[in-house]
Amino acid sequence: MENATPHKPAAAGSAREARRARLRGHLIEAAEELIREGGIEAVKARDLARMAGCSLGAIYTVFDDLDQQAMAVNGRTFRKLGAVVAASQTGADSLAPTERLVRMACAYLGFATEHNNLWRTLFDFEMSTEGPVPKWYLEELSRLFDHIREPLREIFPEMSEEERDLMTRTLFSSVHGIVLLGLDRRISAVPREKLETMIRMLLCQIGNR
Amino acid sequence: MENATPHKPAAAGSAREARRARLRGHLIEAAEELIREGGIEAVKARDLARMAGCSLGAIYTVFDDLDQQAMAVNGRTFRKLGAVVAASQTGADSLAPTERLVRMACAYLGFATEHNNLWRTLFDFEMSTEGPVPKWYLEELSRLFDHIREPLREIFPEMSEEERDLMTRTLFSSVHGIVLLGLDRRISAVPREKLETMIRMLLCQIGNR
DNA sequence: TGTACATCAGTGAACGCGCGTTCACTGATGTAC
DNA sequence: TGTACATCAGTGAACGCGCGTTCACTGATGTAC
Repeated sequence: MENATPHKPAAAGSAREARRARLRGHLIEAAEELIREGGIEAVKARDLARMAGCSLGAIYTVFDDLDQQAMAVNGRTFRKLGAVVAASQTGADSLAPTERLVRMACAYLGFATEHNNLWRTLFDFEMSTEGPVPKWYLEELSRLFDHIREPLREIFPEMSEEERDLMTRTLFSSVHGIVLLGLDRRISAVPREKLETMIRMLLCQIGNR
Repeated sequence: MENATPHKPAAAGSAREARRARLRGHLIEAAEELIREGGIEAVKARDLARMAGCSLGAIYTVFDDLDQQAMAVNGRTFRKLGAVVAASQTGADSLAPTERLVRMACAYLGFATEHNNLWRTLFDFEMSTEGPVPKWYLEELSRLFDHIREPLREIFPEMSEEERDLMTRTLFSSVHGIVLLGLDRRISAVPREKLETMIRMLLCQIGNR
């Protein structure tokens, strides 16, 4: 409960605060590493403690439970993903809107390839845990959507806001699906450059009407 | 090992065979029910035994382990899904190829809606279990792809086989993504009819070039 | 058909493991005077 | 600055639960003669 607020309200004792924050950081770092290597299933309390250089019990002085900690990693991952997608648009103002969408989608593909387990956990997690999705999660998602909406405004100027909203979701979900199934070597075995071709196929059909 | 072959080779003792087959059937039925209600995570040996009316140990006279049993359920699910998608095409010969794709996709959406957990397990599973995906799984998947390929032949007559193959995967993955994220109330909350609109948006853009 | 024996499906108590979480305790850090 | 006391971060052994799988045993089914 106290853990829900990132910092204790205590006025004095900032050394304690700092230690606490450092421990928290180490634990999130450790959790990220474990998820990166083996997915959410690989996050075990004893490994976290060992990697963060603390005892088993110390984890519970910083987080209420392991789920909360995994959620903290998801927060980081989402911010990184957002940054990568945003970066794909720098200096792209002069490009055709379709091309901007392609860059965005390829950035998404790149992120999912490079941080596969972290990226999967972003979507795995909200299925496994009960209760509502945290606000920041939905906000981060709609920030991703915002990037897509803009080029769509150029491609479909006649659409209503609501229609464009649906189109945004449609494109995001489509690209997500292509990346999700495409990166699964067990059922797809489509090489990376073919995936880019697939993304292009999809988005160019949309753009060149 | 012996369990891998569906029937024992024994010439005589067909009553034993029959009992065995019946037990197997009951167990698969039970597993399907459990997955339907609570997803793959809800499949517990003790529940299976209770529901199938046998003892705990009996399970292991029919299946090597619970994973093998879940895989058997996936086999059934895949066949049902295939049938539903195929059924969406009966009497659709006269329709435009785009419209045929839409029907197929809506049939897919319908199946995923109605049998949500069974459908999710189809794709969850191959991530959780080690080892290669069984042949029949990939065959069933490519049978689904075959349905898509045909309308595409009409829409893109100039494409090479390989390109059309990629386009097939692209469309399947896209629709899969729309359904996957769309049916997740936690992050999407898009009502059913909006999902159909999204599918139409996607496929009509593809068709009306 | 009947008897003796062999085979095998089916039983369920018990094993064993993994693992999240707790809690009585300790030692360090801060506060009061 | 120094002493006495209070607070709290951090410890790790132990708890407790869930659950897949095994195995010595039993009773039913089939076979041989």
